[in-house]
Amino acid sequence: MKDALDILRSNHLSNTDSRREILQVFLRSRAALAHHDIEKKTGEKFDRVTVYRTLQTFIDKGIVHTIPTSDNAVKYALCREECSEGHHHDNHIHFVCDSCGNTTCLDETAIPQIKLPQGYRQEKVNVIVNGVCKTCKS
Amino acid sequence: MKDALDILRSNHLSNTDSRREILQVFLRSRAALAHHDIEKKTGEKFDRVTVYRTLQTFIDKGIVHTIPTSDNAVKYALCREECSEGHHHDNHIHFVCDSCGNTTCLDETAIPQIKLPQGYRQEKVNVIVNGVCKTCKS
DNA sequence: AGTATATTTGCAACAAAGTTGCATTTATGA
DNA sequence: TCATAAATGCAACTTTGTTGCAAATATACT
Repeated sequence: MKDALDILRSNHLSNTDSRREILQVFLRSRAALAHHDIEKKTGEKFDRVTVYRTLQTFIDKGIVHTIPTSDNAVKYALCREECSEGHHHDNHIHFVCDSCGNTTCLDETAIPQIKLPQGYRQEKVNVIVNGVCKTCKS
Repeated sequence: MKDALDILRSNHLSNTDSRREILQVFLRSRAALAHHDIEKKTGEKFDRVTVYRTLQTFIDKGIVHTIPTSDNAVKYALCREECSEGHHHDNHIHFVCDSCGNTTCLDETAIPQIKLPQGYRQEKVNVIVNGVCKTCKS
């Protein structure tokens, strides 16, 4: 498993406190995180603006990806697969547990083929499943 | 095609200016609408609070459904199928055109079966496809 | 039609989320 | 160690969403 420093280095990003600690928060968390969660989990040590900018940098570099949720709260998660600058391969489904509220990437579960009507070009597919997760169900 | 009044009546909602005109905006628009769009398309005639409350009422009644998008801007669209109070059947995929920015419901395109890992219970599935729409491509 | 009543609206005030410009600080490479 | 480019923090602001309450309005009833 890569650590925060590896990730920063391989993406040609300078090693700053905020980047390192925010990455560590992601590495430690199984669930996707909202901006708010990140602020809290870093002990509100960093300015809100810094967190926004750091997240944007990570997205640009393909280190994290965003997950749309129906309650208008975008969450962020580490890209596990091969993502590169400008191009995300977050080709897995996202699961939102209505019981514990956690959003997780189900990396193992592939996105099924979607057959669009004639004339549409498909670029990217997001699948969000709501339900009850393994932990809450048992 | 039902008109605004029919919809209000069959959902036991009183016929007020805001409800009628907001419904008309939906009926006239092929694309899904953000809160902001609705304010604009009604000529900023109604208070922001009224628009929020009206949309919430429509969601509760199953008249509109929300569509999550990756840029943190929830959009609203009329439910074309059989939706009822508390239960939405928005079992179709949503298409976001990266060229014109429009979000549309592809009512004809069903959501494929998703096979979740053992232990997960599936309640609701949202599929959002990004790409280029028919109009923009041609 | 006129009126009572419950519902709906608009306002004000607020809270939360996100953005921008700029001065200061920090990381990095020479 | 130092110069420089990059990143951060602050302040001020915009946008988005919420709540309580008084005024306005839709509906049902006489």
